[in-house]
Amino acid sequence: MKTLPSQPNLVEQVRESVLAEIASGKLAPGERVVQERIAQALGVSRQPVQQALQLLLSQGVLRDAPGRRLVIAPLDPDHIRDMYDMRAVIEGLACRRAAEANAEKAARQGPALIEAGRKAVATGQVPKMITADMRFHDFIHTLSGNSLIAPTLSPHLTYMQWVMGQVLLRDEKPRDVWDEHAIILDAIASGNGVRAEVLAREHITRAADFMIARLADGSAGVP
Amino acid sequence: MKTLPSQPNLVEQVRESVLAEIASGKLAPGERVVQERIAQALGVSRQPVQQALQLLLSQGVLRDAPGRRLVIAPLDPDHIRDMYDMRAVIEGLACRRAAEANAEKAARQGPALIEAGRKAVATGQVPKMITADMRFHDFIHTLSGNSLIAPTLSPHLTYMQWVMGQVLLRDEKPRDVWDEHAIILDAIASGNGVRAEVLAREHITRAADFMIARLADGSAGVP
DNA sequence: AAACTATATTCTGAATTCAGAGTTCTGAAA
DNA sequence: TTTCAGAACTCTGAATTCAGAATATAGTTT
Repeated sequence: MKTLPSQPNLVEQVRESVLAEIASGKLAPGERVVQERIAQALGVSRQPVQQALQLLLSQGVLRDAPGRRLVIAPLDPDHIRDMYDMRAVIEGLACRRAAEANAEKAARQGPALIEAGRKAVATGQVPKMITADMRFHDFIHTLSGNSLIAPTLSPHLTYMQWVMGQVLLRDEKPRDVWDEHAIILDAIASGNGVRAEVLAREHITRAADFMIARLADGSAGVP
Repeated sequence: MKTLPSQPNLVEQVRESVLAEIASGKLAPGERVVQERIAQALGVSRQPVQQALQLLLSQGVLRDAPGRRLVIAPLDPDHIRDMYDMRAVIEGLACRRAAEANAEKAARQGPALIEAGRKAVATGQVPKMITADMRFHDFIHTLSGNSLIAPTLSPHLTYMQWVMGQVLLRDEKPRDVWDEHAIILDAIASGNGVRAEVLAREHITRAADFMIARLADGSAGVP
């Protein structure tokens, strides 16, 4: 018998909603966030909203602004670069530990995810591609056995989904990342932690360059 | 003219207080945390307390317990190892970027911090040692230019201060880390990013081994 | 017309209140 | 004595209310 997961409280639901609004572009970077508005829009009191915003603030999705205001953190290229830098080393760690601790499991369950990813690309549907990508990386985070990786990355991943969405939406021929994923998985499955780490870092760095270049072309985000 | 820092709100003050209680050992790992108690002890309402606890929960300092309770997160060796793993790669990143972006500044301002650290060790006072250590690393985080490093690390640093405190308190001859710090600073100041990264990772890993070994001796924390 | 003061409005942080989940205590039945 | 039902209590999540900060607006003076 497992302890059944207590239904998410209001705070968590509000947090998700706000994040979704940001990801979908309804709330633009730099825009001001007002507790009352959100509370009314979601039909709850300001109390859970305030807590959710506090949380998002601590995770860097929101920023303090003059006059005790909160604004959506601007999505400038520097910030994106910082996020990817951070992610590169953390994913590297995850892959190394995964190779050291769960090589067999990776060999057993990994290929299915790769397959699913390739299928998603074939459909051409952006949300499916993003989901498949996230699922693959999440799988590795689990394999790593380090319980801090997922929560540390989670605020950044939210953002990255947005960035990926923006890029993929305007890109008729998305870069196929699944060859790289397959190679990384190989390294993990063969227990080669050092190699897996190097590959993962290169993979993320490449993705960052790609994203930033694409965003620079279209000049998305806010000046 | 600089924007003067708005005075910390109650939530932040409560968070600090609770953290201090944990660090000082007044609140032991595994112990239950009750909003009302804290609120009364600090002379505030439950509202800011609830927010502060929510924050600490998201940072891993508290854990959910059966029956919508919160408890101080147990400080098991696995968790400590995970934290230090994470920190090792992030500090590595910080040092690499610092070397690439701010070598001269490191050369100019770093030596003073090393000096201060050595003085702190000489006094034999644990809190001073911890502060000096934190200040050195914080300096590097700033030099790195990556604005995400400090916030990402901050929840872990809180914990580490506690761990360091526990270890140093019972250790009559604390390990002198300042030789290692000096070497790392050299690498940064000479602009050798790769070397700085490697050194930093080794430094943190060594610290982790030390801490875990010491804690195993004394069997601190909770079974 | 420009500038400065006073008032009104908006919004946030914090206190208080309310409703309900979960636990502990008590006593009766097996 | 053990076990179970139910009352009493404790604590949390969320709504509501209150007080004060910051900004915008109106009005007055020069």
